[in-house]
Amino acid sequence: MRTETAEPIERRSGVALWRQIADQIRGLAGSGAEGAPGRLPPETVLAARFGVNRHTVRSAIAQLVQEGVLRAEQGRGTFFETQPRLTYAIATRTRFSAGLEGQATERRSRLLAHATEAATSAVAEALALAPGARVVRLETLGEADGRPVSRATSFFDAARFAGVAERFAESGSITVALRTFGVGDYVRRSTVISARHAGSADLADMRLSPGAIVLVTMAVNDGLDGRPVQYSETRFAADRVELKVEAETAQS
Amino acid sequence: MRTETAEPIERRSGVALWRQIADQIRGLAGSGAEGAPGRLPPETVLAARFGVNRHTVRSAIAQLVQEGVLRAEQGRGTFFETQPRLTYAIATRTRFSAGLEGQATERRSRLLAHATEAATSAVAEALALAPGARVVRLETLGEADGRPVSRATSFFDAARFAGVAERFAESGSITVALRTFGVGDYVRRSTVISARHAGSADLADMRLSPGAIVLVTMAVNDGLDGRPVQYSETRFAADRVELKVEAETAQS
DNA sequence: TCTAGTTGTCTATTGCTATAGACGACTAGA
DNA sequence: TCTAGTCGTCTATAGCAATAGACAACTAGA
Repeated sequence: MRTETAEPIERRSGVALWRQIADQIRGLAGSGAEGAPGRLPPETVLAARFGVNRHTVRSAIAQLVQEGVLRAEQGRGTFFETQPRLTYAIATRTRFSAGLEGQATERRSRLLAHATEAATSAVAEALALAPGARVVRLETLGEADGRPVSRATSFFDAARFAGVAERFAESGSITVALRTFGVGDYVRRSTVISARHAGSADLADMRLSPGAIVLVTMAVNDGLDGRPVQYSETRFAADRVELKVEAETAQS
Repeated sequence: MRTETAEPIERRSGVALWRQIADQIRGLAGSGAEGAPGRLPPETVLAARFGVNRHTVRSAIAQLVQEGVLRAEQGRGTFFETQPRLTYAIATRTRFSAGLEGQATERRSRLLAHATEAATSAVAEALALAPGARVVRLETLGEADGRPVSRATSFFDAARFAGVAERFAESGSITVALRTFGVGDYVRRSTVISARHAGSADLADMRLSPGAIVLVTMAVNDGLDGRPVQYSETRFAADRVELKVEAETAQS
């Protein structure tokens, strides 16, 4: 691996040195594309490279071992547990599960919670409903090969899609659940992408470490009649996922 | 403003409490959409809400004052310096400068550095060049209303676009510079989006504080003949910018 | 079997982080 | 003018973060 690309460490920045080092090493792990992603340089070498004490490097490694990113073996060295970053495709006609085709052997979406409640103004506007209309909210967790990668909050018009939560829970697929309501297909109208530190709930659900970054997509899906069907905010673990926006060759 | 949405603070996480609080308040500032974005609650109230000492809150506020996010007035209160988050559109036929139309009165792109060098394997592949072919690398800084918002590294085939750096420096526009090479128009073929902590160079160039998050887009632009023209990696300051992917109505 | 290289553990010390309490300085409204 | 509310400054203390040095435990190869 090429670890010569060590970023300088910021002192007195409010972020502990061991955490900055851990973040850098974790970034290397996810980026793939190294020559030999197997082995981390010895602790003494890393300490010299980062300009810190060996114990500080050890704190960083200890954190990453607990996260499952590294595996330390006494006398031999410290090694990456290879978990390459997934690429998630975002395109007009992309289904949720289709985004990971061929990259993960097992792709699952699990319902964590659901509720029927009054729409906030933002949600009502996105779904073109009257202010305060009732909507179904779905909290779901996306997993690839048993590893949590995304956490979504979705909203549906409660009048039109009563019971969508139960049907999603059965099938594990939004597409299948919507089909039972006569929505044969839907397209992604617009997606706004931002990034922030993960909140405490996402931290727990996706088993992230404090300070982790999430990519946030806010999307509206329209049915083929042009009416909005679903509004969702999805948080992706940024160290496990990247998003890909493809140019579309033509309107099919 | 609605500050009831206070995330719990993580202790012993390697991130100082004052920094976690600062990050949350900064996030509120950028999100816009508050009732009255003007005033921050009193320090004593914030301390109680976050469950920390008032001095810890003061450390967070001091940091944000230095960043220009807040302004503290003795006896009166602490106020947001309103700087709403920009929305940057990503679509097949979007020009760089067009993404911010109507949101910033002044939009500039500045050349920081340029070099002609051998292409790395990733760059050569993206531009469909022979391995080791020579490419022009442009380091540019994007500013909106004098505020740095993005930092890009772009690559062009050196054989085809010799002198592109100078022409970009004159015009401040990639589109104009490419037109002088007979590339009338170009389209975005694919964009991969990820997020990470800002590196030290980006930190300095965009005047970010340590630990800041950047949205990273890696894009390939094709000329109308289908040949790749430009490969670029752009880092956007995540607390100042969000990205928007629009569905395209038809192929024009 | 020996040795070099590597990770694991221990003790001690220094400085930043966070807490706690008190009081001063300033503003706005009664 | 007074008072409540708010930000600014000071002192003191406990705990984590980081440094420093030493040595034990383990692995792989000579």
